[in-house]
Amino acid sequence: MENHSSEKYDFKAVEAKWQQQWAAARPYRAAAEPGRRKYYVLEMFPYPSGRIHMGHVRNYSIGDVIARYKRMRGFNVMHPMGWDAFGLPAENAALKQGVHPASWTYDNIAYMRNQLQAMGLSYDWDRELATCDPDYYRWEQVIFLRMLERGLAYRKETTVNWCESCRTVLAREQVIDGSCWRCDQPVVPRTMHGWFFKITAYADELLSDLDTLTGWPEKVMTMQRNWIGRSNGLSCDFQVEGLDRKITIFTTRPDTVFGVTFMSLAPEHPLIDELVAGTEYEQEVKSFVQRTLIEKQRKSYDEDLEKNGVFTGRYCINPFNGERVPVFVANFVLMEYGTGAVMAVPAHDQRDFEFAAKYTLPVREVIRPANRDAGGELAQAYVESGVLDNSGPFSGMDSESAKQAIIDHAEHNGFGRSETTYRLRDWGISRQRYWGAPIPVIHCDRCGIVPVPESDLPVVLPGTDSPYGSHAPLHLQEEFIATSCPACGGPARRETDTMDTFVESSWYFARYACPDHRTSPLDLEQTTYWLPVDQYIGGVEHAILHLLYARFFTRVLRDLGYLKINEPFLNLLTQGMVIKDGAKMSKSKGNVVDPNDLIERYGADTVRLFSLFAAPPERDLEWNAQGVDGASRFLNKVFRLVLTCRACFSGPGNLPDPAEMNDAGRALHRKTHQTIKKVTDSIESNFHFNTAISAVMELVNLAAAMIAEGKEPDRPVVRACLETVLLLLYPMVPHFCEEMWEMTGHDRTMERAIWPVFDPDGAREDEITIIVQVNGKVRSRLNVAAGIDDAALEARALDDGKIRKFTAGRQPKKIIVVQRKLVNIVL
RNA sequence: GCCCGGGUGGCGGAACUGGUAGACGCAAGGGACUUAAAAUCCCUCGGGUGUUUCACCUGUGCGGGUUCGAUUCCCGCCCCGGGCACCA
Repeated sequence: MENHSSEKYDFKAVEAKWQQQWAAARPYRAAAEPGRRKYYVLEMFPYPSGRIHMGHVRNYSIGDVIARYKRMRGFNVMHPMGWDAFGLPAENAALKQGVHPASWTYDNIAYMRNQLQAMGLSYDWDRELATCDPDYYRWEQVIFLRMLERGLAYRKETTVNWCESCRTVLAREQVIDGSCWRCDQPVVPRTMHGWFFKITAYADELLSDLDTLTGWPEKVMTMQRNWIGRSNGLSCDFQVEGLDRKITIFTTRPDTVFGVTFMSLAPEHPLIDELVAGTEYEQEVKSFVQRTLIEKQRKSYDEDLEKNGVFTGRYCINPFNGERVPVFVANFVLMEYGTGAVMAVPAHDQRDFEFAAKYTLPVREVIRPANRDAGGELAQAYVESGVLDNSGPFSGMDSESAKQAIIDHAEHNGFGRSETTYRLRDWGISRQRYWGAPIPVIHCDRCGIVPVPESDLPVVLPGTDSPYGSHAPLHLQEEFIATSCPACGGPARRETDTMDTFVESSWYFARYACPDHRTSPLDLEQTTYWLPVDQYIGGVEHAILHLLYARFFTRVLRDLGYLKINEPFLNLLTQGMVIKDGAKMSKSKGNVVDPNDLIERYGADTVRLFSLFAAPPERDLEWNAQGVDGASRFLNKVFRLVLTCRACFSGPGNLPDPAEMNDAGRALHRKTHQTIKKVTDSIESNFHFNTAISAVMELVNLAAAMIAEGKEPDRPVVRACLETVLLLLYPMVPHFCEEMWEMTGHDRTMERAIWPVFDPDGAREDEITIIVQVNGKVRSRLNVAAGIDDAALEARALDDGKIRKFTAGRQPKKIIVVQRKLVNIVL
């Protein structure tokens, strides 16, 4: 065999060659084939910010391995790619660099598409879409109109989260610690009109169907559960004394209703004015409300506000015991949750307890810990459940049964009802910006809000046809605004809000199934074949926002008749961040690694290999420049091994029966099949490519060592071993494997190659190592025939010289034999 | 405060269902080849002790427990990361 120790694999020429071939032949185009198993693998599509970063490299490498692997397993794989192309950075770049958001975006897309192609990713580029394309967002406008018809889209005036620096409204989930999720500037409340999607109509389903998502990380489901925040309880009316008004409260603790000693209203509560109008309390209450509202705006999100309140001069009646309790306005009561009014039970709620202490209000205990009698004075609220006391007919019941009994009682008497509330609120989608999908409605003074007729869609963003077109926010573009009313023909004004960009990403995965469909948003035949996404891959930072919106949209599209599925993503893989020197890569920290430089220096295969090898996908990946050298070394090692063993590929290919193989051949054959099993299991169970790669490395190390030591395993075994290596590595380093495959005389490319088949007989060891313990400590090892029986094994262990030293003639109390593993002698 | 993750060599990480802790890779040290370098190959590599081709002790955040045997299971803590945070 020749010496190839100094030859190097020419990644540059090889990668260019195969990429050209893929671009010309488009082997990764997918077409629905009814009756054939499909597999839809999708990575979260990128925002075209300019260039790809290491997070993308990692995300797409993982997705590509899965796509190629599933193809080798015989699936009809769809693996599309596109662009989440609307958004504020385009507008900011436009202002800064004087280019139009559209041309900035499309330039970036062109550049980044090249970068992705240079990574050798097996996308079906025929399905590529960009959400800023009118051919995409026109269908979004259609969906919007359908939602409007069904009351799933509506307009209202509310207090919204306003980001002054982005000059737009944010949804609640887009406010992180009181700041904008995008620009990190503080968010302020502001009252204005806006469009909403009625996600709360699906709250129940979104919550309960989480249980069907067996392929999702528990962590993500917990986050969604908390975000939806369903609570069951009692909604109950308290009559206001001396006024024909009721205050409705919501509580999850109806069992404490006999402990109510006062009532708290949110400062925004609509009844306050009426309660105090014309009374001596009016002045004080109104100024309190005003001060509190201002304070609330100023308050930073992490600080705990001191509890404050003011008496309204009014009392209301607890319908359960007829007691009159004073009504307060309190700064800690939220208008946004429940009814904006809470019954205060200081003995069993810590906030009420603190409030009562401050204003010396009575505290009445009505819940006793199950195993304890009444104690002394409470130092803090007792919030656990227990046994009811001082609760009229309910005294003596335990909390759980009392809750139901009290709800029943309220329902029977007509002053209360069982109710479920949610923390989740409707999704505010209005953005007061330019670079987004226009909301397709018209405001007419006579007719009100009129939908744009479907035949007039798309409502196209103005100014995109020229690099000099205006990209001012739409409310500043008079030419766009002025129109006529589709209903009465009179002069009217277009809606100037654009949609939140999360709307586009809420349904793009479905559009990939039919990107050219021209008569409706989705082609039912195609979506029924391809959806749901079998494997979705992306960063955990989208655990709530994007993934919840997409689940909501899927249900809306289902109810509109466009889809037949409930859940969009069957399996979800949330990959960790790429970090360097212990911190997330960022320009400000100066620790960014540019994928371009790496691909230039090492080639795409090496970069892919290292990003898969350095950590399992769900964990953060510490970028290590020297580790990349290691990945490169490994590929070169395989390259040299293949060169050295080239002759094996020209001889006969049929494997002899293992009994006919020489010792080295049998050992290599065994290791080959053990590796097939290890790699297959690693991919199938949890996509742990790091252990898959290390298994292949072990096999390569063994083969190389055998060759170097002149052991000459049977040639067909060497050939099968190397072919296996190439097949196992192909999903991770496709250019390299294709080249080696061709070099070793295969006339068909690997695109249709079949994943190696594991042979348990071939993998079976005929001699195994058994450890021998004395009192649980390893004292010796035995090489024995794999089929040895327990008695013989025990005898061999006791007879072992090292073991005899420890037993020293003593009679063992007990001997434990574990098949194929160990013997433990207990003295 | 509450709810999830996670803590293993100098580093990234392995370890099936309770059964050899540290696979694989990186770094480091030593050596071979070479005029030299690169490339490549070989050896050592958790800590400690000793009579040092070998043997023993110790070791998976800390303290207990269950077990013949615990990185793995149970109880109680500590630290790190993430999410939520007056949600009645």
